[in-house]
Amino acid sequence: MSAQEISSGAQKVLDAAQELFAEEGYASVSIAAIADKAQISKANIYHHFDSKDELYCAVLKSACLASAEMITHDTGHNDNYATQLGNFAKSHVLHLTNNPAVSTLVIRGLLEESGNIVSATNDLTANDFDCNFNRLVTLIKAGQEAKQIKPEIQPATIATLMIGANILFMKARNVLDEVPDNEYPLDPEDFANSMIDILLHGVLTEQQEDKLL
Amino acid sequence: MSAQEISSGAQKVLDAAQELFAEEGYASVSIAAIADKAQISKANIYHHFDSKDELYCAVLKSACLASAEMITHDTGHNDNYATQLGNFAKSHVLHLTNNPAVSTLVIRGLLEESGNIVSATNDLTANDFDCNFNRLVTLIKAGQEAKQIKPEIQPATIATLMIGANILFMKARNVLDEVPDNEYPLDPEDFANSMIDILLHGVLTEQQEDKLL
DNA sequence: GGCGCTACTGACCGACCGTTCAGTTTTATT
DNA sequence: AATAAAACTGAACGGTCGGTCAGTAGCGCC
Repeated sequence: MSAQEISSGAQKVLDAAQELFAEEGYASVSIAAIADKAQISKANIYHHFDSKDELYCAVLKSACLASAEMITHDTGHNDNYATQLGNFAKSHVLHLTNNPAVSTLVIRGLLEESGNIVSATNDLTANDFDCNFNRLVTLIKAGQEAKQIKPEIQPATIATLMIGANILFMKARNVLDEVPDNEYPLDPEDFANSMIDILLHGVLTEQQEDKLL
Repeated sequence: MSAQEISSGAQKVLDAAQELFAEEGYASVSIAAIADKAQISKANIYHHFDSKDELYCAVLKSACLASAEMITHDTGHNDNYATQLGNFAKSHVLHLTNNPAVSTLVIRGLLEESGNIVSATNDLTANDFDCNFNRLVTLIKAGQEAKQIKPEIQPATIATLMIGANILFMKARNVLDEVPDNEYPLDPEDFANSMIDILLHGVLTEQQEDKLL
């Protein structure tokens, strides 16, 4: 196992760069700004990294690595897939809200147009996203095979609902808390619980469901 | 009524700028690049707009205006709120996929950190988003009052699910179509139908629902 | 002490950035 | 035709950008 082959100096650069890139994006952050934040000289950055592109890739790589750790969280050895889906949703939304910098970088890489300014970053974020997304899809499929989840639904559609909602929740909380007269569930866990309840049982009242039959 | 007070020259600039800003973001796009695309001189841009910031604001304003037109689409005079929610979802996802540049600009403005590089843009996108979001919330509330939607669910949570899923669908289609062995619903309308079905009725099988009681 | 290697720095480079300006062409009005 | 305003341009500005380079400081090793 290769331990951290990153010197303390390089790590300072990575930390500063991660924070700045997450806040302002690639193009808006100058090497000088990163050097200032890391309290080293500009030239020293080029001692550790070949170019701004390479530094950004390194930052994104470490972010994806951190993001992938979420995958390892177990949803619980449970034959109740409703519970497992709930655990996944909670774990995911907590990961997003607790690691905003990491999440912002990965999500931006995912959502921004392909053919990005920095080559090879698309593959990084797409691959990381795929891992999380596919794990959820796999979980849903297992639930379908266990006859707990409706078989006619595309697993990917359920996954899109859940992950899309979590991302929007995390990114737009500051905007959405101004929704008039109705308090928005600001606590991530409350949100995840409420969301998973909707996904499992739907929003229609029973009387309305009956009417449709 | 003030007609279009924008000269044809300024409109060429706006069109070019909108496309470039949507593709690459604010900081990555230079005035020279916009001038090239609009086939005019760099200095001429400053005849129509005071600064790059102001140009970006103008682009965003027109994008928000275009985005707000979706609001005017009627969901149908129907006392069946399931149908109305479905119409909204379809209308929304079609708006996103048919106007990718406009949508990208608004979504980026919404999702990127507040305290943006360009002042006053946050208010623009947030306000536009609020309009769409609040309209959906209002629709859901009406459905609750008509006893068709469960009263204990926060309307904003349902809205987050729907809008978040649509955004992720639109932005990540190119990534998600690589989901293994399971074809992803690439048609926006198919996706909206499937999504709304989940939101209305949930994903659990009836036998599983019964078990929970 | 001398050697080699890594970490690090200040000064500098050409390219490009947003912006300005003096001046020219086009257009509308009389 | 004369005039004035609007549309437009080429050249240049100060400044910042990513990146380079020669040189220094620190450190383990012989």
